[in-house]
Amino acid sequence: MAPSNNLFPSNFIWEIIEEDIKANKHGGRVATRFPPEPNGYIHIGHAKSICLNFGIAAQFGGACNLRLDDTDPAGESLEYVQSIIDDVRWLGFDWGERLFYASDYFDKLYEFAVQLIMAGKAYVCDLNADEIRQYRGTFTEPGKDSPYRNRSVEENLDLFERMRAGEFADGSCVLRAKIDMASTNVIMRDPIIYRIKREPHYRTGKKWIIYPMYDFAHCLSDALEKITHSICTLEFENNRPLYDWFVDQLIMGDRPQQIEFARLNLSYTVLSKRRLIELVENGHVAGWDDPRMPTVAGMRRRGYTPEAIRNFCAAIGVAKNENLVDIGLLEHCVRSDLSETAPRVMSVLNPLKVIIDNYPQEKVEEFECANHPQKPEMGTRKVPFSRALYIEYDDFMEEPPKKYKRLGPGREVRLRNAYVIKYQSLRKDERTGKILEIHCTYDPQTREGAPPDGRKIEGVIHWVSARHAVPAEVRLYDRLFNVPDPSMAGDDFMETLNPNSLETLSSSFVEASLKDAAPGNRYQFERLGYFCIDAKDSSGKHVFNRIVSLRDTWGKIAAQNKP
RNA sequence: UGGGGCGUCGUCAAGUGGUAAGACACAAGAUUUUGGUUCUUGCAUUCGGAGGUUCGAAUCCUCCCGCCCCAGCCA
Repeated sequence: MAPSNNLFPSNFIWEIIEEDIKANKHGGRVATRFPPEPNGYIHIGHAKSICLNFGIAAQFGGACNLRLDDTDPAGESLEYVQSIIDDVRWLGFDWGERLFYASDYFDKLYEFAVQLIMAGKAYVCDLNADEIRQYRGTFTEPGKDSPYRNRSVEENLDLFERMRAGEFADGSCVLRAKIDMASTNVIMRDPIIYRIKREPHYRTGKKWIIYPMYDFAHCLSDALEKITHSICTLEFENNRPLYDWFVDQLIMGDRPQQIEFARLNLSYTVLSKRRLIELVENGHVAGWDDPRMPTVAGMRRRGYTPEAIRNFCAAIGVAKNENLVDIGLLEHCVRSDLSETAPRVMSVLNPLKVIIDNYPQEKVEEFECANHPQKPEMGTRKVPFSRALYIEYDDFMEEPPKKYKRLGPGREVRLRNAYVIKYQSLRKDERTGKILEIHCTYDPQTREGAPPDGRKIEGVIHWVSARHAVPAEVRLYDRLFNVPDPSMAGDDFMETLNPNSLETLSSSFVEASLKDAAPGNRYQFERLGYFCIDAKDSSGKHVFNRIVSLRDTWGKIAAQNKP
C-alpha cells in the first residue's frame, strides 16, 4: 500500500490500466508485483519500480505482491532476501501476506514443462552451449534447427525426467521450447526453458539440479499469482512475445500484460547490479550499506528519508525515454523533506578557538534556542555560552575577499542565537602559519537583538561553547564518481571513481544537547547541512554522517572568484 | 546488419489536430540572527531533420537522421 495518496503522478502505464478497467479486462481487477532477484541489494532504481508497482496497486484498489525471483541459485542468498524485505518495508510499502518465491513454484513449473513436452512444444536438446549459439544464427541470418528438435514426445519426457533425476552432467543438455529458429526475434529461436545446474539453492537445497530460465518462470509465476499488469524495464521488450507464448500455451484465462518502462539512471553513480557488486567486492566502499552507495540500505544509513526517496520517484516520472536523472534532484528532495522536519542544532566541523576577552572567566549563560526558526511547535532547547568557544575555521579570514560577511580584522559578526562579537587579535603557529586561536570582545547589549546604536551586523556564524562541546566524528560524503555517466567508461568505470568521496573529520564538536542523542536521528547543523547519527558508533564518540549539504550560494560565489 | 523501442528547455517530463504544463538546474530581486528556508520574476515563437495533408500539426502521412535493446544454459 502506498503510504500517501497521489504519491505517483499519472503516467502512460496508468492510462493503459484505466483503459483496461474501463474495458473490464481482467474483470476490472488490478494486481501488480515487485519481482527482484535476491542476488544483491536493491537500489534507487528498484525504488522507482517499487513506487510504481505499489503505487498502481494503491491507486486502483488492487494489491502488489513481493516476489523473489530466485530461479538461478548462483549468487542468491537469504541475506539478500532479508535485505530486500527490510528495504521495501522501510520505503513504506506493505505486501500483507503476499510474499512469494519463484522457487515455491518449482514443482508447478516442472509440470508446465512436462505439459509443453506433451504438446510437442518442447524438446530436450543435447547441443552444448557453443553449438546452441552457433545454431541460433545471427541478427541477419536465421538459425538452424537443432538435430534433436524432432525427438518424440516419449523420448523427451524420458530425457527430461532423467535430467531432473541427475543422470546427465551439467550443461550436457537443456530443455528448449520448439518455436521458430527462423524468427526475426532472436529470443524466439527455440529458447532454453530448463538447464542443469548442480548448485544448491538457498531455499530448495539440493532438491533440484535443474532450474527454469527467467523467460519461462517469470511469466508463469505472474500468471499463477493472477497478476494483471506485469511491469518491467525496457530491455525486456524483446522478451514479450515469449512471455505471451508461454502463458498462452499453458494457462487458461486472462494473460498478464507485460508493460515496459525506462529504468532509472542517476548521474555521478552507477545502478547496475554488476557494477555495484564490483564496488563492494573490490573494497571501494565499505559494503552494500556504505552511505555513498545508491542502495536503499546505503541511503538509509546516510540519513535519507523514505519520504524523500518516494518524492524523488514521483518527481522523475515514468516514461520510455532513456534517461540520466540529475542526482541534484534527489538531493533537492532530501533537502526539502529535511528542511521541514529536522531540528536545528549547532556544530563546528573544523574548530577554531575563540576567546571572548571581556566575558567573565567562569560565567556560563544559557540561551533558549529555537529548534526550527519557522516552526515554534518544534520547541526550544538550552545552549550554554561561555568565554571560550569554537567557531568554524572558515568563518575567520585574515584577508577576507569581497562580499565575505564573516569574521576578520576589524570586523563584527553575530554569533547565532547569541551576542555580537568583534575581532581583536589572534595567535598563530609561527612554523605552520595555522591560526591557533583568536580573541574577540562581545557586546553585552546584543543578546536579545540588534545593537541599540543601530549599527548593522551582516554576518551570522555558528559556534559551540568549548567546555560544553561534545567531541564527534563527522563523515562528509561526496558523489561516488567524478563523471556524470560512469557507465560511458565501460569496464573502465572504476577509473572515474571520486577518490575524495569520503572525508572523515575526527576533531569536530557538536553542541551539548546532542550528547545522548540516538542513532538514526537527523539534524540540521545550521549553516552546514543535514546530518544523521550513524548506527555504527564505535569508540563511544558520536559519528555523524552528512546526509546532504545545505544549498550554498556563498560557496558558489567563492568558487567563481577563485580563478 | 534483421527485429524491437525511443527522440519535446541544460536534466527529467506533460502534451493524444486548436496554437508548448510542471519539477530540478540556472539568473535576478525581496524577506531573513542559518550566504538556509520562504516569496516574486525570468528561462523552448518551437518539439531530431526535410517534405506533405489541414483554416490550423509536437500531435496525421512520407522519407531521412540519431540513440538504446536483443545473438547468457543471467534476470
